[in-house]
Amino acid sequence: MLQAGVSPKQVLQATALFAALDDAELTALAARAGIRSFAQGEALFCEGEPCSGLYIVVAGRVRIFKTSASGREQVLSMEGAGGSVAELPVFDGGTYPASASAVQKSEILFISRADLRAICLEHPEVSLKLLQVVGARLRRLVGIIEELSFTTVRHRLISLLLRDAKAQGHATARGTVVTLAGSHQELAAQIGTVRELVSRNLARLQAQSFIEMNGREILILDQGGLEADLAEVV
Amino acid sequence: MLQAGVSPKQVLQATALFAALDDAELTALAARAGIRSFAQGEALFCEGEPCSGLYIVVAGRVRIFKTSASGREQVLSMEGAGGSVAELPVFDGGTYPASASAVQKSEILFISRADLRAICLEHPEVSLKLLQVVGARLRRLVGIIEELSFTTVRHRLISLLLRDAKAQGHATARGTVVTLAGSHQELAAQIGTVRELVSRNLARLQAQSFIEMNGREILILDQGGLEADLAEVV
DNA sequence: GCAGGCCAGTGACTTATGTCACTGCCTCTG
DNA sequence: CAGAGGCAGTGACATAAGTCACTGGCCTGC
Repeated sequence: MLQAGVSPKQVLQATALFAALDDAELTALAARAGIRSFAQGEALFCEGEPCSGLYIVVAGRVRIFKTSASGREQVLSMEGAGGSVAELPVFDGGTYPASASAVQKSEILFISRADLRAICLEHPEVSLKLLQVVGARLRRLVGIIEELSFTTVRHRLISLLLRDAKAQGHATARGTVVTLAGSHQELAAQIGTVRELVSRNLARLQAQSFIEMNGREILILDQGGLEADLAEVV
Repeated sequence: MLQAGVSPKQVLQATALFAALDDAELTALAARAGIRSFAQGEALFCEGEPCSGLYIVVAGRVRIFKTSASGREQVLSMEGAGGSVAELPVFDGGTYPASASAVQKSEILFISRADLRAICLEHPEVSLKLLQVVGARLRRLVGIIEELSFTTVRHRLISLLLRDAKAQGHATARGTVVTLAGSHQELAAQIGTVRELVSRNLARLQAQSFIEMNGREILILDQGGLEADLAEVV
């Protein structure tokens, strides 16, 4: 994992995108990349702005999201250290299709469009890496579409819990414990619904003895039961 | 527009992806590309299969879609002549994230993963083009997510009508006439809902004098009214 | 300590969405 | 020409989703 305090060059090297570059190239790239700190909640960019370059998360956490006319938000992606943001709009010259903001205080590296294009032309492997990273993003978006189109809020909430449990939960005698990443409001944005439904569905899962809540700590009592619930064909 | 009967090389040249290649390169690529005809409804590939290469639509029409456990479908993209399918999974080595099938009888060119990678390494501009094409696809997916997450079936249906009207409708004295691309079932898959709701919502739009239906021909009487309907904040 | 903010929980609704069942209309085919 | 099959239209529901309004807890900063 990347640590705050390392040099931009080290950061670049630890990134899937630029790991293939040799030392001199990394140095050259790092020299042209700017690093900036963003406060919690601060916007990196907003939907509709012309796209100026690629962002790489050095430390912290960034979320990419859409906002509706009525103010609801839908999260498209969360990027932690080593993740990149806006790899794509850089290449089609259009505007950002969504907004991005720092969830926590974050250190972000910035590479301008022109620099990135130059690197891609000089080092074709970088393009291939980029396509690979973008492939993963595309898969995630397709997954979101699938969930929104075919499943219920309950289903999406369970998916999120199980995913989080796998990613950052730790096992205890009674089951896996997960700490919710944010407020119910934030969870709602991640699964495409509203605060109230998150609250109600969590309460229902607890009533059904699938989970046990204690503030933002969630104890998963019956992981098998939750998985079975997902498999049910509605 | 591309026509059936042209040579693979001409097809490749007319594609955004490979327009940058010179004559010799196109010839080499065309030699290695296979062309195949697909019957109406025939599958190009199915979700979950290992990804073997890139498809380019020479003639006809291909749709990319997800299928739910209960059999519902959600269309992710429709590609006509000159469009490419599966540009991305080619690069991350994974399986196809969705299925693709021919809507009409279609001629499809196929380029293997290995060939495509080789071309990208030799001609970095191809990678950039590819990234650009993929950028457009990403934008479309984000648009679908936005619509699914924030809007109603009615809204999505109106959007689709207006989009179709702009793309292929022709003006008459009373308004623009659009011919529906497929059955209500098909429309439903494109906007992420079921047949019945398409039917009901169309009937309602007609009752409100926004449109007039005559079989699969739809006459848009009040385009401004429809646009205003979209703008309403629910 | 207290006021103000942010967050969570919930009851009471309204509405959108999806399901089931059945009808009628084409068109194609044997 | 009859029968089959695909498509569209609709009534009757069941239920998921979202909205509004209000409550109470907890933390924070004055």
